[in-house]
Amino acid sequence: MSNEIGYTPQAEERPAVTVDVVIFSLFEGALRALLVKRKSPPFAGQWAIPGGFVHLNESLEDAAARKLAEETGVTDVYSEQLFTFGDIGRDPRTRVITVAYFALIPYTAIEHHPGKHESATEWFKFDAMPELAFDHAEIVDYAHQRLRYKLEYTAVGFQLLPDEFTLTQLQRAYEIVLNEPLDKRNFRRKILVADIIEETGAKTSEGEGRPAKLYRYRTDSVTEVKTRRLFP
Amino acid sequence: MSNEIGYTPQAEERPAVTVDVVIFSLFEGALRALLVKRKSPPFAGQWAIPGGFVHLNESLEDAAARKLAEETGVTDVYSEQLFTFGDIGRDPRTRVITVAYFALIPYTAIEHHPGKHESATEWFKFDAMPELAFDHAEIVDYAHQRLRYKLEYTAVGFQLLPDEFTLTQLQRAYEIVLNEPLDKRNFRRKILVADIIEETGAKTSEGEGRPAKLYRYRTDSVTEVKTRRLFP
DNA sequence: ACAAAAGTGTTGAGAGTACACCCATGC
DNA sequence: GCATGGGTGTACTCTCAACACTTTTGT
Repeated sequence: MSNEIGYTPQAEERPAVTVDVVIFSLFEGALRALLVKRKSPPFAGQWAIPGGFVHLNESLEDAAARKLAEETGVTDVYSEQLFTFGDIGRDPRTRVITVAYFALIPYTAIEHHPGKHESATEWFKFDAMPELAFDHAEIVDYAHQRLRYKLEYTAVGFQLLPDEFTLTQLQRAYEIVLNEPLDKRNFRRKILVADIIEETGAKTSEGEGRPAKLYRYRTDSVTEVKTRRLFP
Repeated sequence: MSNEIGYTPQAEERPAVTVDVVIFSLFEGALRALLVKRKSPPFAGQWAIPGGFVHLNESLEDAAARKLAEETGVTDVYSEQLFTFGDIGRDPRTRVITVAYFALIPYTAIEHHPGKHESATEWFKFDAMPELAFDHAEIVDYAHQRLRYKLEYTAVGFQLLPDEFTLTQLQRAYEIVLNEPLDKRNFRRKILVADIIEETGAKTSEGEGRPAKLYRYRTDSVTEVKTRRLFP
């Protein structure tokens, strides 16, 4: 019986396992995700999130990092496991279970927006997503929801910004992801009291108006801070 | 090339996929998890969390529900995907990727504490866990942490209680899972103001002292309530 | 001097926390 | 009548949210 403990199923009974990565970045006033255009069936010509099969000699995190590097050229960026999608019919070829990840990369780390990889890639705003292959629309929606949620309670938002940034840039980033305007004085007080950023000592030189102080994210600060709980 | 989009790997390149379920219940003053004693190698004779291979014709949720029913006899209980563990050496036989779930069952739903299934099962308190097979200690720790976290911000805690309960029972459940004493008046006010439970109209008849009002969880209430956010 | 963006405090409302006594029932 | 657990209110503190003007720079 295949459900008995200790039994190893033969290879032909095994599902295929892939990783898919929702890659977020923030530039030109919008939160965007990187999509690739599929060259082969099924869904040839349709957009999909980057992904591929997990090799037997790499961990899931390694597979996700490999896909990320292949599509964007970046390494050492924030990424996190999102959810595993395994419904029976999600891939018409065969049973495929996919472990979805999401990654945050600062726009300053993106080398060439047109993909240097052979496949066509493009950054899409969330309000202008094309139709997606497989169940990737569901995966992207879930990742977007999770990003907004995480941003409210943790400090991962800084992973979308360059190493040095102004408080106005930071506030804009929050406003874009949370999709609501924020009060400047309250925002600044709250961020500064949280003690997660520090001044670099430098100021912006370009741009109009009064130069702004530059800040950096304090990596020694706790990224996940406790908020007030609901229950009980 | 195996990382090319559209390529389907041959069966012998595929990892095996299992589901493992951390099953929580609350009785005799402690939060407990159900473990099964392994009969076959590897780790024969050691305790492990219930799990098994995912069939090709069932979804991940179905596989988790099947395992849960096999070990406890219960169906229709709260369960949720936890995390997918896929490190290379986690199973010495072959590459095995496991999708971990956690489930909450009320003690009133447990039929016979000694497993009716052929395998030996036992409920263990968290401060008296035996050594576990594979990376199951890590999975159990992660599930425990996630349960405490979820309990503070959502109403899933009610899934550990019978359909009707008193406020004192509810407070005890929270105190056990959160591992801290709570103020009776503040607890009651907070729970009642949240508007997630309602009186059944009945009272307890057995037990010493003044009879207590019975409450039930309002299934029409929103289970995930918004708490005050940290940023910004 | 003026346009453009940076920077800065106070007040009122709501929520959280700490804390002690009376009530209903069984024996 | 007493032991046992159920049930109830208030005062203080702290955090959040709303809100407008001054400062620094480039042109």
